[in-house]
Amino acid sequence: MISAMAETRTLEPEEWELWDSWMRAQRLLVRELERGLQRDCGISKAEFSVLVTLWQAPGREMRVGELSESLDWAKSRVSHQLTRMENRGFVERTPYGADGRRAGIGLTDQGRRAVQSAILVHAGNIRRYFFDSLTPQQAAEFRAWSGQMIERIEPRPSESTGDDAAQ
Amino acid sequence: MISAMAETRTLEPEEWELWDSWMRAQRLLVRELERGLQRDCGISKAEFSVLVTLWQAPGREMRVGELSESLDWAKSRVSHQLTRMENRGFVERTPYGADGRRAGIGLTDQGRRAVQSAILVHAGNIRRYFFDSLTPQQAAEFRAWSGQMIERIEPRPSESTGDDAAQ
DNA sequence: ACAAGAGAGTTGACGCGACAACTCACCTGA
DNA sequence: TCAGGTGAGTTGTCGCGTCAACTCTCTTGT
Repeated sequence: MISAMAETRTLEPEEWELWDSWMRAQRLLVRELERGLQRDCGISKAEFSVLVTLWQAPGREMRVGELSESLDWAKSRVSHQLTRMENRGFVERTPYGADGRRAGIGLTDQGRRAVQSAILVHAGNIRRYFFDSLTPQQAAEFRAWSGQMIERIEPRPSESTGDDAAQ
Repeated sequence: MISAMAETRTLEPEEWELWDSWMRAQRLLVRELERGLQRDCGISKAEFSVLVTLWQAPGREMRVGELSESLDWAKSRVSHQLTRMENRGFVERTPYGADGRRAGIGLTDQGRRAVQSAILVHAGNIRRYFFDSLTPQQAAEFRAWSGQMIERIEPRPSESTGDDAAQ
């Protein structure tokens, strides 16, 4: 038992330092984008993701399950989010399909208005904070790393959904 | 007014795609590490951060303000976290300084035990998920990018605190 | 000495996110 | 026909995180 420990060697100081900077930079970037969205558009990152996904859907309407699939969020998370957004007047639950229950979800006028301005603002912020200071070198390495990581943790047979780009 | 729009050009498709993969990879990595901590050690990322910071403190004791400073968390966040951790028995509020109120915060035996195993487990997971698949090329680009981003968003006169590496 | 203020911490409310338990409509099958 | 299962959604609970408001102690000014 004592000899079976080889696998957990603690990190070297320069590894800790890289990990630290990396996580901090990431958090700062995400925080800044979230604040921009909140400040300029009055919506949260989660709200933005839902709005964009619905916006891109044909007919601006989806079923909860499609939304869940498209965002890669658990259904309960989607449901809670929709409840909050319904209360804020961004989306509305609608009857869907001919059968009794199945609820669809659609954008309200307010939701439509919000998402249109938010997309421009958010895209601008992503460009300013992320792409403007990214060298082609870094972009290439990031792309490769992201692919590796996604494949490693969540091996998918097909390609990415694309919608979660919202975040 | 119409002509003042030049700044918000939306992103190119390949930019969206990179942004998407990047964010997804990031989320998956963080989620996996958090789950590992929860599964193997029964503690959350936030709890880990607090435990490690207290552990590294001389005398395993700090004041709330020091903790807040060291973690770069708002004081209210620290306070809420300490309340939860006190309920779980990991830390205890102690009188601090000779004056009336000032509360110090210290590790309990359970907290001490938890942090020791958690550090090993977490370091191992970071190595497995992050460093093992990181090329020296990527490490260099990541280091550079992190520095740029931190400097850009949170320009600090001095160096990093180091403690938040916990996350 | 006493009112005003500044620092340190706490509290409350609320949104986000994960997990587990539940409901409801629809199959399916003996 | 009706018991049981299944898939889609919802709800409850709780931890995390932010913002604003509050308390308490110590300091400062007159």
